[in-house]
Amino acid sequence: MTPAVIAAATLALGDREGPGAMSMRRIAADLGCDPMAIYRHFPNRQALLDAVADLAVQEVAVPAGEKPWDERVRAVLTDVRAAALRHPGIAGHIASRPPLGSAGQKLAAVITGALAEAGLAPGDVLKASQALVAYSAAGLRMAVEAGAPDERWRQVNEALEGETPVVGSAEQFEYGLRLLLNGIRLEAHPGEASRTAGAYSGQDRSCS
Amino acid sequence: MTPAVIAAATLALGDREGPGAMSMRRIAADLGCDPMAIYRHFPNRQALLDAVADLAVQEVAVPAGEKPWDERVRAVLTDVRAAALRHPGIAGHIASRPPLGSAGQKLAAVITGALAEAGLAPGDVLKASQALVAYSAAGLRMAVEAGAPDERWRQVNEALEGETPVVGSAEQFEYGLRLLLNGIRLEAHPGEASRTAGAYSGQDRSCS
DNA sequence: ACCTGAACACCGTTCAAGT
DNA sequence: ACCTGAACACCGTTCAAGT
Repeated sequence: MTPAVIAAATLALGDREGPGAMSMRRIAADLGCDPMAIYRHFPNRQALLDAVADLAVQEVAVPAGEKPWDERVRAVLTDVRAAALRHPGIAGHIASRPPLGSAGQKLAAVITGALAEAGLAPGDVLKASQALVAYSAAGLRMAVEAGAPDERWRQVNEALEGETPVVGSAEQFEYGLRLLLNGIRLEAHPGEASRTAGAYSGQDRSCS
Repeated sequence: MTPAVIAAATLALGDREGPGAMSMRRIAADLGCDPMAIYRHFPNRQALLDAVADLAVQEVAVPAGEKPWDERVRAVLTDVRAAALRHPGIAGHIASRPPLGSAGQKLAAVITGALAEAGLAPGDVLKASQALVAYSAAGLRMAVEAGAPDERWRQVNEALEGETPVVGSAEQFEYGLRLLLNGIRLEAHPGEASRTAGAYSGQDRSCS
């Protein structure tokens, strides 16, 4: 019984039984121990879930440094999203607070490094990176909740148009990400028209 | 005892005692009734909180149609954020799910109308508006949680720089919002350099 | 000193019993 | 038919009692 063993078992339990199984009592039952035994390795439930989240985030590969800065940012954020969605038990927690364990910090450094390389003013790098992280967290949250699709959003979509663009979809997520990256490009090099806009997005939308 | 009375009392209770007071039992005690009495007016706790959220959002004024589209979007989103932060009991719920009661739908229509006016392709209007709403929700969540400041973020800030830009701050929020609006501008009129970038942001950051 | 599990102070919601 | 409150099936965490 080490923190790593507990975290790994909790991740697996969440994969099998979903977020409803992530209670101290259910986790302890799964481990075959008393709920209080967990408190000997983690100060509280939140700390345990942080460790589990970092475990999921460890699956994300650090993109190669030769790639262009925007592709690196896009890769990290879409990969974190995909990794979180592979682990339904912990996805909601990842969406709620940015995972800043060792794996999370490594990825955060990739983003700030890429933004500095993009030509953003030093004082803006952290603000832009937090904007990207915030947007990604919200996009993930929408995807998580789309599992139980929201009646109210359906009504709004219906009121506006027939063809629903699916609220928490990957396409929706990447669209907003491109808006942010375009905005960052403009911030870094005002006046220059963005020649690469959309170059790395999955779909070509120039003829919609 | 009508739904409106219950929602108003719950909003006031949350203003006074914070999110911890927003349980069916505490709300009922505040109203001087049995917890079950509330279920006669709302199907469940979530529906009640949705009504309370809409009450808070009703405080946001619909911006004048003569204003430029980006200023209208900026006004709505910063005003919703401010309204939510004036009501600590319900702010977390507003951050978790976009309020789509009658007041929320009215504001959502302002945003989609503004984006259509901006020149965005019809198919992109809803995607961009969802990106804006998602970002705003995440920014609000960070502000709410910044009330109990996050030790982990403090470490990251410290590791990167000395001068902490405050995670959930209004300045941070507006910066990300400008990135998104700039991205939308570029999406609507590719090739045109954005001459109005930052024109409506609170601070002039051209000489940092 | 270490570990356990009973207990505390809560939840949202159901449902049977009262009026 | 309407309303109440006891009860159900949970929570995270504390803490006293055991080993």
